[in-house]
Amino acid sequence: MNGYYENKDYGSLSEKVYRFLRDGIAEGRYQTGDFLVEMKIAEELGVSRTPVREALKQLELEELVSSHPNRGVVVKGLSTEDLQDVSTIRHLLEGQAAYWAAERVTEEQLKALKETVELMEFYTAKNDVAHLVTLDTRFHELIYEASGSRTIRHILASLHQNIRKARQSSLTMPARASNSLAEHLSIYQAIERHDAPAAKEHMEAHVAIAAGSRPSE
Amino acid sequence: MNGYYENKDYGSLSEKVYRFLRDGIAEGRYQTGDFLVEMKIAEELGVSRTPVREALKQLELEELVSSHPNRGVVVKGLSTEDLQDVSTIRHLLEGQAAYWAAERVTEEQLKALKETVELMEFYTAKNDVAHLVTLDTRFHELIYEASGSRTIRHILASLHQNIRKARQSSLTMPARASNSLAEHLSIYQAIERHDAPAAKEHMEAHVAIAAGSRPSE
DNA sequence: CATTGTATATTTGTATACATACACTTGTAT
DNA sequence: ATACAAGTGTATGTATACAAATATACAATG
Repeated sequence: MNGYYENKDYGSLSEKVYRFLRDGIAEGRYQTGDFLVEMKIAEELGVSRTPVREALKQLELEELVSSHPNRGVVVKGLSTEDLQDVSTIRHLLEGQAAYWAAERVTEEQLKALKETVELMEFYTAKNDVAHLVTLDTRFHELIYEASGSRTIRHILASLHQNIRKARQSSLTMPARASNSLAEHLSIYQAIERHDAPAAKEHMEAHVAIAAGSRPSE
Repeated sequence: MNGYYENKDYGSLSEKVYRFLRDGIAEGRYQTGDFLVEMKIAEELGVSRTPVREALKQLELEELVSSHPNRGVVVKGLSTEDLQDVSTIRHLLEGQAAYWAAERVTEEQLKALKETVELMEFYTAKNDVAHLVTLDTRFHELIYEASGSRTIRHILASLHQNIRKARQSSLTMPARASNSLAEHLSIYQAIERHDAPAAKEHMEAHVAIAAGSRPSE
């Protein structure tokens, strides 16, 4: 564990604006093709244009928006092919992350994973999709963390933004939720017994299924 | 081909500053641990702090530097493990990119690839490493392009910055250069006959070898 | 002599003012 | 009526001024 703050300045205005916009896109408040106008956002949030610019830059580098020189920033739509590609890439990378996680996971991280899965059990029983989405995100991020690879964590966290919408709708189906729980459990158990190949396999299956069950776009 | 400019504003000051810093890091002019001070860079290049900030933000998101809140931006060192991880990730992704490229490549792209390989032949004979590095970059980028996946292109282009140093030193060895040529040729030929699995295999071997031949760090 | 507190200097974080480029509209001429 | 051109408005690109935060040096106190 590094002593310092890594690089995320969670307290800064830029960061707040970034999260506001990112969540807005994921939740559909900003739709594909919408123009994100610096001044409007700045006024809406009561800040200046500067932190808004930083946030937009970050979104641009995550491919959530695309910037047209001197014209503005528009919310980027992910085509069906794009989503397919993202799926394939996640398949590869999440599998590798699970593999590494099984090899490198610490006791603390295992405990956190276990807790997350247990909470998932609870909310699956209650059919509480909102909480499940949050937990799903946490589960995957814990694995990125446990993989010990800054690079893979960075890439997947970034891709993750692209697929939040898809994941949300996929978990919305009740049947999917309970299957998903079983899959998470398998992944967790493989990591717990440090079985890297199994962790990879289960994760790949999990990602593939989640992608396949995506509703028509 | 999209009609508009994608998102890179090549003419803007921010972009120029970005490239200046990125190349400086790759070429070793900025060393690991160096602080990149906005004002100094701004003065050095005769611009204001604003475009410098944008450039630093971009570098940060590419994990080439890390930003410490209210303290500054330091050039990030890639540990041996980091480089190993990057290697593995490239292995996975470049393989996939080659696979897709074999399926989706256009005539134009094939022609560009062929030209690049032929130039590589020429400069390998002349032992001109500087040109070979450029061509190697172009070759890989053409494949990203041919893969038709914006996402994979984006990720790999970003990773590419991380490994420019490594690639440069790996190509410096004369023996490596001619082997590398043969590998590129195999990849090209597989793509030309639209043999996706072969393209993937050759690319994976190529990446693995290039990584393995890295000199001690 | 070590440790802690304070002041200062340096640097980032944010706001704002100005410049520039593009799009759209309006007016005029054919 | 339509086409083209010029002007205007809007939004980004850039510069600069100011605020906040942190490290460092120095002094005071135990």
